[in-house]
Amino acid sequence: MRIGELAARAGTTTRTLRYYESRGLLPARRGGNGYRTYDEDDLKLLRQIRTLQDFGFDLEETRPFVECLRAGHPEGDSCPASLVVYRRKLAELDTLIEQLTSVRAQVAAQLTRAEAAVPGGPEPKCELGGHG
Amino acid sequence: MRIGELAARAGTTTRTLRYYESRGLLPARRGGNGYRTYDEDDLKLLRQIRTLQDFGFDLEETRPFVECLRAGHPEGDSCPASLVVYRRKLAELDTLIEQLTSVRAQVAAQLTRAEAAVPGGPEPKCELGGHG
DNA sequence: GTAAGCCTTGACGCGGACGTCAAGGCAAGA
DNA sequence: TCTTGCCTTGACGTCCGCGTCAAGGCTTAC
Repeated sequence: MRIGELAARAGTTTRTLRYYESRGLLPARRGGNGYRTYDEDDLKLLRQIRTLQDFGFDLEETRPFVECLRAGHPEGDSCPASLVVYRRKLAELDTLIEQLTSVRAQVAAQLTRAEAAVPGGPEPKCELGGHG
Repeated sequence: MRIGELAARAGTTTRTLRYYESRGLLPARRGGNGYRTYDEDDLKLLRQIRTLQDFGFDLEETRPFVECLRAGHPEGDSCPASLVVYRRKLAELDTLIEQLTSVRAQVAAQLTRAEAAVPGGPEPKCELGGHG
């Protein structure tokens, strides 16, 4: 299959596939006319990349998974190198979520504090004495 | 005070201050020699910007806070427009944290599944039959 | 033969918040 | 006077994953 079809079947664009090739992540064979040619295995590799990208993995981080599949393993994460990436990503996510949660709490505190001093801010929610 | 001193006192760089000025966020008066001149109020504005930046606010999102201070209010969040930004940011943070938590769970599940099939991966933690 | 629709490479654009370099002006100390 | 260290503007570089032309070639349908 050619680049347009592969892109369509993976729900991405030809530009993206050329970009992956430029990064050495998804090289393509060439037909006699210079057109890129792909097969079903390439589709599988591409889907692996896309899934990880959707999870927020950097492109480089998908490489072990791709190489794992290309080595003949049934899944991209059937290799130790892929598991290392998983674990690192989990740690990164934990750190990030922790930071964001901390920031959220601080912003919420600031908001609460500020609302108590701004006209039209507080808007008592369920106390007596108001119909509008 | 001049740009270098202000930058140092706020823990940032002169480049950053010039950038803020180029965005109209922190304009500076000029001395007879063309040098930028700042006062203590500018330091307060700058600290407000930096605090919000550290929270992950976009530069544009700090503008209401800066204008609030410049309007003479005691705090950058003493104005309704600032509270609107706070609330929007809280919503963004909630969405983001939720997404990241979801991704974390999915990655953790993949890791668990994959570990059960890779040599050297599982490493039973507390079951019988292993001292090394 | 020609228009449509695919493909090719090359190269610039984007967003955000600056970093970094270049070329030069101004002020103060030895 | 010369050096040092601050300051000025201008402009390109960074990171990342592409989007978006531009100019042209191949193939197929009519």
